[in-house]
Amino acid sequence: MAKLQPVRGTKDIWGEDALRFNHVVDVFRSVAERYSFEPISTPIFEFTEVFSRTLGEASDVVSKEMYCFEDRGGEGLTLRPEYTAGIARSYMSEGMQQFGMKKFYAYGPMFRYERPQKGRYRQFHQLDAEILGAPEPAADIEIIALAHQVLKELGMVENTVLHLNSLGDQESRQAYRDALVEYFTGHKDKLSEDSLARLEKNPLRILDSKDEGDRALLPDAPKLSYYLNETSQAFFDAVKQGLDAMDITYIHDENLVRGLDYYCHTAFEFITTDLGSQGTVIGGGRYDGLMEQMGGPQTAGIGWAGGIERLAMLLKEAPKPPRPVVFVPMGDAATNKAMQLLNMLRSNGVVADMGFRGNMKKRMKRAADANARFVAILGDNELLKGVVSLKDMDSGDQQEVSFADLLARVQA
RNA sequence: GCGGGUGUAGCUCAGUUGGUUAGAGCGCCAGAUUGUGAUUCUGGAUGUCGCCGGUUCAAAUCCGGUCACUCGCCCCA
Repeated sequence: MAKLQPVRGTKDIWGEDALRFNHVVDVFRSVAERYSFEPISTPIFEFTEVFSRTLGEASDVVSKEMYCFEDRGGEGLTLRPEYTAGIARSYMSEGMQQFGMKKFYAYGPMFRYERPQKGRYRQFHQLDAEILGAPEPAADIEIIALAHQVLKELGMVENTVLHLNSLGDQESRQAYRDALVEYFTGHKDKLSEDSLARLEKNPLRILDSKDEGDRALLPDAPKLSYYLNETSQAFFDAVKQGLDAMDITYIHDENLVRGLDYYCHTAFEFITTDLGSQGTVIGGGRYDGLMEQMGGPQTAGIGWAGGIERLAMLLKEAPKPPRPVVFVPMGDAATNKAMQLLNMLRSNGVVADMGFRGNMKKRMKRAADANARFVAILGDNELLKGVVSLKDMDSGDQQEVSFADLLARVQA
């Protein structure tokens, strides 16, 4: 262990970061529940095959970013690098086919061995939403609408742009892939080193290369939309019409492709320019072939994941913690009475607190630092009269309030 | 995995061509003010100058390595 440092790419979340983090999760839960998504939580580790079979052996995530380990029983396990595969596995393990469609929301930590950067960590956290067992474009529309609403309630739709594309079904995608490989193979000499590797592994990715030489080849490259067969085109049209009807704006980004093998048809990302090269804040798409690849029956699915740390950073300001009523007791008898009153207020839903040490001046200062709404001063004088001296910290006014009236007074 | 930048007190940072006890502001603690959060004043604490090694009479300063963060690439949320 090197010093008292957190492991590379991990971080402690506390103070303002924690308030931001919780706010993102709270908003997400609230919106997801209104959309009638139900909660799910799956294990943080799975058998390695759950990820390796579905994400694609050649994908970067599987080939070099997973935290794999063998447990004491010799099982090959992996810390989840994403949520979808685990939820899909759960759908089949639990026999949820009997319910037909399921709408789930979840959140939690993910693990990827990558080079850390701002907005990119080795342990990071995602919001996740999935609709399983629904092949209809209405599911695509709903899942995107959910993401849009979350961003809206977080106050950041203005800072993000929805990029939308269709990868088509298996047939369309294969036809396009072949055309693309043929085109780029004819221009091998002009391709960047990275893109030469992509040509073998994942030719679609050449489309979003940032290399200038690569980009120069794009205008004449075959267009994905041209290769969509009739069903794929009709599906995509239905999705676009649904979004239009909901006034959700998007740009059709023909170069948007996704790195994981299981995607088909709809692919989308909400992108911001405020986070440098980690601009994707929510990304997702349809994965009708995933559960089959895992060894289950053919089952449609669509979902997205959002990076909680990234969303938290985009939050314009940190949410404020609630303002407490703070007790300042003088002496042991007063302290005991104060604890009783504290308990009474807290039981009635009032945020209340009491410092443990210091003279009155110190306690007043701490109360002010804690952004107290009221300070309840309780000394021998007050104790005899059955009152607290309640100080309004905004106006500075102070008056005696009987123990019986305290609750009503601070709730007003 | 590749290329660039940075690392000095809790925080933001200064630190001259290497030179002797390493500084400021903010914050923190104590007191002026033994029942009151501002301001002011007075006093105080805190650094293995990221870490290890090298050069030198002498290193926060120069060199090498290493760790962490950061920007771009890759990839992705």
